Amino acid sequence: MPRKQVGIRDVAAAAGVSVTTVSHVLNDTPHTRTSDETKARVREAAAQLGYHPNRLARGLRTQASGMVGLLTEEIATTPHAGRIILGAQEEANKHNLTLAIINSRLNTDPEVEGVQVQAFLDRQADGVIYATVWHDEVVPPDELHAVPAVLIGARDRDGEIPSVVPDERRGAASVVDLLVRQGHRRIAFAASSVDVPATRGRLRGYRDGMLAANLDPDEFIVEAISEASGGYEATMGLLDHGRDPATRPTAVFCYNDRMAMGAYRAVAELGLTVPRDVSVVGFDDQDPIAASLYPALTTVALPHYEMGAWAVETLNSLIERRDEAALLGAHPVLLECPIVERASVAPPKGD
Amino acid sequence: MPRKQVGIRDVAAAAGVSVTTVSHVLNDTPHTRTSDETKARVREAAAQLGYHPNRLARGLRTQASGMVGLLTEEIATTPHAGRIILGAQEEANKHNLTLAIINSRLNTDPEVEGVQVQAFLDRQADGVIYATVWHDEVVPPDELHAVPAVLIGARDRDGEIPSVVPDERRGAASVVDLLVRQGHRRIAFAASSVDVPATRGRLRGYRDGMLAANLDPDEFIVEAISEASGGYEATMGLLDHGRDPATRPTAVFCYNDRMAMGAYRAVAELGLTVPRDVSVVGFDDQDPIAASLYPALTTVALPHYEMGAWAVETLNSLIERRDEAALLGAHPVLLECPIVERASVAPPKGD
DNA sequence: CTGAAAGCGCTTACAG
DNA sequence: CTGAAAGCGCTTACAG
Repeated sequence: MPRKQVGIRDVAAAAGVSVTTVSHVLNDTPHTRTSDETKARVREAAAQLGYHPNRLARGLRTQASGMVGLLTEEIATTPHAGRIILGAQEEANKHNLTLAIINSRLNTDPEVEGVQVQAFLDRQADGVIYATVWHDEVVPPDELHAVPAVLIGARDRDGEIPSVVPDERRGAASVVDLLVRQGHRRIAFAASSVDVPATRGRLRGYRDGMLAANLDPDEFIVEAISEASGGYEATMGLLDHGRDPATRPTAVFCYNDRMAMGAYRAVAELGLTVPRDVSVVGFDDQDPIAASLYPALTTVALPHYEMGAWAVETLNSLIERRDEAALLGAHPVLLECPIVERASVAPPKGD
Repeated sequence: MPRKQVGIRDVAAAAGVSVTTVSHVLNDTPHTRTSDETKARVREAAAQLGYHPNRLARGLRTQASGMVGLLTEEIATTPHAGRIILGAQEEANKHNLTLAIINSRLNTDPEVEGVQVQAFLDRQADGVIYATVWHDEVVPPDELHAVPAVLIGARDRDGEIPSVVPDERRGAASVVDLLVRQGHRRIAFAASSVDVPATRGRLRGYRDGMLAANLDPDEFIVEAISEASGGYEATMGLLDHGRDPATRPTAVFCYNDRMAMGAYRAVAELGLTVPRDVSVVGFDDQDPIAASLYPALTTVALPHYEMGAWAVETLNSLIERRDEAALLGAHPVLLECPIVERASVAPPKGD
């Protein structure tokens, strides 16, 4: 497999011009005049030979690799982290940037992340994206300050690096609003017992929504582990235990889709039906649960794709003009978590 | 953010030696003698200055970028494609290779893929991985023949490019074997109605297993769409319809986990219990279904991580010595699909 | 309108 | 044991 590499010199020779001219016409270099005839000859020769400029050589010369790095923390265990990659990749494509990826496993030596960022710097990455999960704020490796950088999923503690996070609070509030508009008043929230930002944001949003509707924000909150089993137990506690159907919740908003999966099972075991007897809403729009449940689950989607795209778009503007970074660093940009309406919500019966 | 780039010349100056010597000691160049004292001085100077070689420059000179490209087809819609990336990335790390990623959406202009491979070639990728789903065999873009390459998920029609696929047939056969060893004889298969390689492989494996146990391989096959709703209908058809409990299946092996999810619902609606009354097995080990169902689903895992790792490992050996490729091209390498035993299988009752 | 030449930061024969 | 120099394939002042 000999890589017979056609170079700019070959094109110049074939077109009977200098490499300077070839470079100018192929790059449309501004402030440069070349006769149309010459241009045509160069372009034809390039096409003929199947010439593709060597990006390594160009990068070395221009001090811009045209590559951005994405460092992800435990993509393995994050459902849908793939969508962050997809968003980043498609946006990178638009700017003619290549996306390189490294992911780091949790609980590795903390200085490992510095080494990984350095790997991008060694390749002259024009910028790097650091995507985390679970964290409120983060202290990125020092190396990140050597290059345009952007955070996904957490705020930079020092407020220097621009960041983007999902607006879980507003997403949760909008669920309550949806339920209220359908006529629900006794809306329960099955909260997560794990103390991560999402836990707090969604709970706050629930309370915002209840308060906005003049409903008691605390009466129907129950806490459980954020898995199907927790959703089952929470829902059982909410609906069973001799609760009067006239006072028990008519809707259960679950911290996440896995809990909603357990809620469905509890509802079925009690001989009730979703959404006729009780509406259920999840959070995450986690494939394939949300669409596979019966009835299909109304839930809230996380803007993974959008965060990935935002990250490279922002990075690109930082790269092009290196000011304005300061404007963005202090507060994370919040991206909307839209409700995905499916079939698990209906007006409360008999009200 | 000035990138004050420490270069090899700075190290040479600081150590009082030539750049040649710096290069030799930092790279441990073979057949080269340098006094230990000089080596120490060079290493110290490099560490002191925080010197990291510019990989672009090195790549330009050595004609090896140290980067491999992964082109994935619709990673977006493939659950767990993230694990392919993870496997590839971690293996790349071991070989000091960087992984770049491009993914292509389905139904795009077919020549787009050639352009995407070319993007890797422009960056002098040392090799490229083409990861597809759904296909039996594939005709990769011509560009792929210009460089060491490897396929994931499909066979190269021309038998030139090494490939790796999951051994779904053996995985399915091993499920039947497991069930038989538990005492089941009436084992149903809820097959998929979509004609993709996985459909055929799993069905064949089921029949292999039945035949090996001297059971009728055709009696209990029913076909449905490969979603929860299809699993529900298939299971209803299998267990209901006035079937005598003494002749109906005691186990339902589903084409995938989503169908198994529907099977659970059918079993519950019939007033039966998994696994006491009927055992259920899935395929895919699709997160988060398999572990979130109650009882947790026994299923078969796909070797996504392993295929990713195999791909870069194979690529690496092709890169290092460019022979042996021919040996691998003709037939795809089959990777094991291991059973993940959870709680949905038990011996048939009363048998 | 076009081209000769320097230089990006390395590695690597080659010479001493 | 160490170093001067060429060259990887480009881009870009600069000169004409």
